[in-house]
Amino acid sequence: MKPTVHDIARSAGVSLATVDRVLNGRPGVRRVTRQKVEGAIVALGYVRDVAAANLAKGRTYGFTFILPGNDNSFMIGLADEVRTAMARSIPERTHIRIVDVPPFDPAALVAALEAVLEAPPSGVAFVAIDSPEVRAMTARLAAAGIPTVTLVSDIPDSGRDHYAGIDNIAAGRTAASLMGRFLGRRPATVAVLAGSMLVRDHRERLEGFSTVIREAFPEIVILPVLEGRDDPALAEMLIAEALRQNPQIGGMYSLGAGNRGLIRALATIERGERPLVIAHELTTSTRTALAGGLIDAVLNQDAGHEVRSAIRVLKAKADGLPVLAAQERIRIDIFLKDNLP
Amino acid sequence: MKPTVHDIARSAGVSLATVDRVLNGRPGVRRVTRQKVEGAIVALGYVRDVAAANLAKGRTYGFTFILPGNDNSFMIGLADEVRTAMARSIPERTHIRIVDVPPFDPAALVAALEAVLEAPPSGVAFVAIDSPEVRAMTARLAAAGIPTVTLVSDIPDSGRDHYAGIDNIAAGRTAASLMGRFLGRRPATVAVLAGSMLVRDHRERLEGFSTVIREAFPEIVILPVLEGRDDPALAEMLIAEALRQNPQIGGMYSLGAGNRGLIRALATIERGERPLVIAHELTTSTRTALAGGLIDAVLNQDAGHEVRSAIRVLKAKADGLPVLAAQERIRIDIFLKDNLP
DNA sequence: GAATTTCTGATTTACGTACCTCAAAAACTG
DNA sequence: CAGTTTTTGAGGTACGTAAATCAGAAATTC
Repeated sequence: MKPTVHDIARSAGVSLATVDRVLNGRPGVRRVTRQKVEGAIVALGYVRDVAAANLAKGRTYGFTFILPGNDNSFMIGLADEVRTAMARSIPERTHIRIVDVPPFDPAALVAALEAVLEAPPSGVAFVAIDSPEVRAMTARLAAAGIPTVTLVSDIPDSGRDHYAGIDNIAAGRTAASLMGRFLGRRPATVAVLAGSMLVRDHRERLEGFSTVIREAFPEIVILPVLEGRDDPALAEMLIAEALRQNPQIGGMYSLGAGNRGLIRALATIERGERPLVIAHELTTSTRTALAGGLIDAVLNQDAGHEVRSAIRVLKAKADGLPVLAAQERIRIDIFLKDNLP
Repeated sequence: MKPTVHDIARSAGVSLATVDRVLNGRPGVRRVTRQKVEGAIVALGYVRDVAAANLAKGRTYGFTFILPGNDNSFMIGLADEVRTAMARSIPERTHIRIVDVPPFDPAALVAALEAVLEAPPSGVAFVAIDSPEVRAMTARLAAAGIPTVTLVSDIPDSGRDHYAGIDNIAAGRTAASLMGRFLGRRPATVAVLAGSMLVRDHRERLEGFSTVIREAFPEIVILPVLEGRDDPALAEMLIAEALRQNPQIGGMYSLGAGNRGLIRALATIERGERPLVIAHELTTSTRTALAGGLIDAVLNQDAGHEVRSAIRVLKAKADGLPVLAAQERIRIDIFLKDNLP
């Protein structure tokens, strides 16, 4: 039978109250007694029944999600997933708050994180921007004991507890591999459309992509990166301009958002002349473009999984419980038109 | 505030005991009273606190996993994942039992399912074989009110509650698409290695593969299917023989298990002469072969996800709760050597 | 209308933990 | 050693639900 606090009390030869003091780090226990109790806990293999504890505490987990107020489908979808998770609040004992911040704005993100410290929640999830100020602020949250999870874009060495997102270097490498193999070893020119080099995920995708192209597909030439700031209108303009200057473009890698604009630009090209296109994030528009042959492959990260994973991890951290690494690894989905869900 | 049984009792003007009788389907409540209570439940939006209920009941979910005693890495890995889940039994209130059955043996599977009826558990998960007897037996389990989940291979129209596995038609289509595009529109001969046409997953993969090749890549010729029964030794022999008869084979699709044998056969071919190979399931051997260039792409289903999903679904069914479809969809992972985890 | 059966209410205990109070014991202080 | 402080024990209540008992009310039967 699963050991309970009563078993520990008996086994350690102390009262229930003392066990409770030790378990919940309350004062008023001599060192020796504390060690006796801890010994019994280890010996019996006691693990606190989180369900019962939460029931007794009437606990609810307060989580804050800080999301960039981007108008691209992916970020809108991400926010939707958070809202979907909010709908499950009651049975999951969570209370989620969404905070919107301007996109690609480190100062705004820092301010939002700082505001969190006023009334510390049980955990914070945010889409990181890779800047020293954000890193320092994240470290302050960690120092304050607030569990933190980065979503979609990471900021390593910041003290954040977990990153709920894909391996973006691998994503870039995969895109390059698909691009190279689909192009079939013919010399070609490839354009790259990014959102901003300010966010780590975009930088890493580019890095992975460039590396593999250079090493494995030297016949492919990469044009200077276009920065579309995840904005459909800007992306459309940049792509149209690039096509005008380099009509012979054989491939395109869109590693950020704003694909609606890219697709509009692609639609103007004649069927036989269209470049091979690999984009990120499965949205309504990329899905349609994939099914219609305008896009050849889409690399995707499942926003729903990321949100659910972030919540699971924040809960675990708040309870001091270990996380199931295998379960929380966010995978790079590769969609061709044949495996669209 | 979340409504409790007390609120319902007050709102319906009945006692706690009556609410309990209604909630737990106990006898001794007049129709009118029952309807009054049910009305209050709906009006207040009451949802039973499963954690508290399980605490009160001292409930543990007893689940039976029926797995084929195959000696291929995938099935061994699947069993390992179930054992890993067993390690989490205590906090998750589960009690999992594994039952081994001979592979590809409908009668044995039926017997194992029948045995389950003796001491009905809270749920059953099994790797289905597509035969009328298994279908009938599954229907009997459903009739007995035992939640059932098929793992890896499905058996539709059997009354099973859920299928924890990938869309195998889509998997086959995806394999064909990758094959066709990687081969670059050159006429080629392709060999297909399956395990057994007795299991639905293999049949469906072949179906998806053949369809796309026929429709989109008519320049590719598919050789008659080799049935390796998921046995490495047999697979090796069949592939070696096929290569002898058709030295010009340009591609291979291994849609079942037993890839250790396939890889051994491939290793005997000289570097420049090797066919393009797409295989299923990421195991130690396919991973090594992928990294080493013997295999070009691996389609994978995450056994860990399947097992965890099966458990979540069985729990939900046992509690009469809805399942989160998006969370339980098992995805087709596509691995190139660039995105190996 | 009395006897019987079927419902319903009131109350209690339990699950495993948290948190509180009060008294008693033990350990220190000077 | 008395006085003070710290540590410990014993006990209770609570969380939301399940499950049980028993008495009383209502409906049904004859």
